Amino acid sequence: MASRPNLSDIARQLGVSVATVSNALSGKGRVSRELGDAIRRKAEELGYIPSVAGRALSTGRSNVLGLVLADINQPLFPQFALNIEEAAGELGYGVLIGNSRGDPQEQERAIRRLIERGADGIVVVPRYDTRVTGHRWPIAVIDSPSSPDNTVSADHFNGGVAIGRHLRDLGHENVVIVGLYSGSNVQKDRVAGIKAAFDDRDLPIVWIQELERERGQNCPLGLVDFVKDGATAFACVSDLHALRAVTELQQAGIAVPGDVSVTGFDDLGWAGVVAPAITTMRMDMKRIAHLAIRHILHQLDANKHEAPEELAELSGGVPMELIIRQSSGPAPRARSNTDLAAVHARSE
Amino acid sequence: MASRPNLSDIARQLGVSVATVSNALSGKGRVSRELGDAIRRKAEELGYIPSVAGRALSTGRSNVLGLVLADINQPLFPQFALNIEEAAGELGYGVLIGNSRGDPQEQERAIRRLIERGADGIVVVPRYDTRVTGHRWPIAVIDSPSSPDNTVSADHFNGGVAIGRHLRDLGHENVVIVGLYSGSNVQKDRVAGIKAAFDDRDLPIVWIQELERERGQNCPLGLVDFVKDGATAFACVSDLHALRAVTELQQAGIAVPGDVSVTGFDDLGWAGVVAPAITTMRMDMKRIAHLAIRHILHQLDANKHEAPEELAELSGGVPMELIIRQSSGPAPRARSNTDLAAVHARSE
DNA sequence: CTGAAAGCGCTTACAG
DNA sequence: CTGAAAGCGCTTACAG
Repeated sequence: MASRPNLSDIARQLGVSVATVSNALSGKGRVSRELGDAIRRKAEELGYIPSVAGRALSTGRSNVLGLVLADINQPLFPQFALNIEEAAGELGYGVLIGNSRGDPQEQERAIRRLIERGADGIVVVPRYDTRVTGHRWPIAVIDSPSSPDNTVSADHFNGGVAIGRHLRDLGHENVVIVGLYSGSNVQKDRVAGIKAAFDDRDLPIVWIQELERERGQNCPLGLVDFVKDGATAFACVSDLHALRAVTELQQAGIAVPGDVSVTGFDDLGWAGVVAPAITTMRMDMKRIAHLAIRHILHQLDANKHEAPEELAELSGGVPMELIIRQSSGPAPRARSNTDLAAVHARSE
Repeated sequence: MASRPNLSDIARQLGVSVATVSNALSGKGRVSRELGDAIRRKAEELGYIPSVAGRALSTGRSNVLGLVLADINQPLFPQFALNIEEAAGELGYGVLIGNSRGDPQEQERAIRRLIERGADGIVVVPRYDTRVTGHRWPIAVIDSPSSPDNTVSADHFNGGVAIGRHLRDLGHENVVIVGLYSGSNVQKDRVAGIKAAFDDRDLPIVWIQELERERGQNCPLGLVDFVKDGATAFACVSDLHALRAVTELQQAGIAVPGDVSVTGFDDLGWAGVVAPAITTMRMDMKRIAHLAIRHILHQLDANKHEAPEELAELSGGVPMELIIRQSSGPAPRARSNTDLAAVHARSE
């Protein structure tokens, strides 16, 4: 009894059976009010903490969920981790982390490892263009509504529409889209949304990954050329690209948003802090995390946790929120030649 | 046997005892080569996976460690999480995440929750100016060598020295330090290091938190004024501040590094991608993570895991690495009045 | 309402 | 080298 007190300790001190103590503490089998109170009081007094191992062994449930994150380059990593942890915690679950290092095979291995470690279910934020399937285990996939295995996600398409409209309302017509990789469902949906806001016009797109394959890691994106050709806005599919765009333009002497507007996606931590602060779309992480967790719990025992009905309503994804900041402003009036000359001059 | 096979299944199929199977699989009690091989083969064949709950209950060890991260604003969150997870995984441990939401009380609660969840030990990356003490449980604290409860950390002081030297070597003498909060041990050490590189001269410091308390969240840092007064470099204590500085300066028409150099700390994900890419100091996360984990395992059973002797050698912290990129360059020759006038003009 | 008993899957002395 | 037995802490039918 020097170490953690257990059910037997409580039972012994009270002269009752372990079963009764267990029942009283769990509130399951019926126990008289007085005895129940006495037991609870004693448990409190002894600082009783149930042994997760004991419970796990007898129930077959660990009360732990696994979270598999794609990799360090997923800029929303902390947001996912924290929100999933919080949502799980509220429902009595702990969260074990796994990491796929951006490798599809590792992703599978990570899932398996977590299952072997006893996770009752897994939340996975998958790597682009990878499928999470064939595990006969409760899983929730957070990706894009258009992804085949998707469980919950933000409504990236309409997020794109919203940001596209925002730019259009500001008078921008010559918009360039900037994305990382066309194989990402999330990015595809965002891009499609942005285009939709422009009547599905065929806006030019810069795919960074392609560009870097040609010109090398972290190469300039060559955005200044687009500006010279009349572009007045860059709609980026992530704040990360927006940041890259803003700095590249600023470095070339092009004012944001004076000469050109830039928008991002995700409202990453620093998006509101840089100069100019970045206009972006934010997803409702808290809600997404809750839905994912509840979806798993429902698979775990359908009668205790009803299916999150919202999930059905949300087949298009959880709405995103437009955050307007300084990086987007009115389109400059149709540029005169002198304006363009000025841009040329400054960027030499 | 429809579900996961267990030791009994293996034992029964082979007509041996569970104890022997356990011994064979763990390699502890001695078992004849042939029997051992047969058992291992059968285990493999059945796809045997040990039950963590069963093992935990009988050994009193969960083989899980807890990781408490300060909050979402800790920009190294993903790095810590991934590296700790990896280091723990290599030694057979899983990692449960906890989150202190930047609140000292929550930090304590998070630690306790993880212990209650059965974590064998805890790694904590504490919030500024908070102590992690009084838990009679294996703990490793990753902070700054000068922190009272510190276990492992980067050598922030000498990191500061290195970056200070770098600037000085480039000819910068009018250097302004930019930090968030003087209460942070990490930041204090970095600042002290930078100053040391300048013979402990009393370099001006901008503490962002103070500034924001006066002027409001995300206010401009007013760096242009320093430039007008002759500053040629800003040594920032985090890449985050460096980014803020770079964009603020660029927005004001001040060229980085042409007019002014800017350096950061931590080599955050985007530091190499913005324009100009940010010169920074990187910590050896992998090594730090390993040391922290091994320190915990040593506390857990000293005879199985020897104390990481390196820990003693590293009382000053794990060396940091200087990453030179484009945001730092030679100090402009002593500025003429016309230069200053130009800066004035551009920043109006 | 209360309790005796079995069992979850493993490990660990201890005998043989 | 191998195995019978006890025990880790809890939960869950089942009796009483």
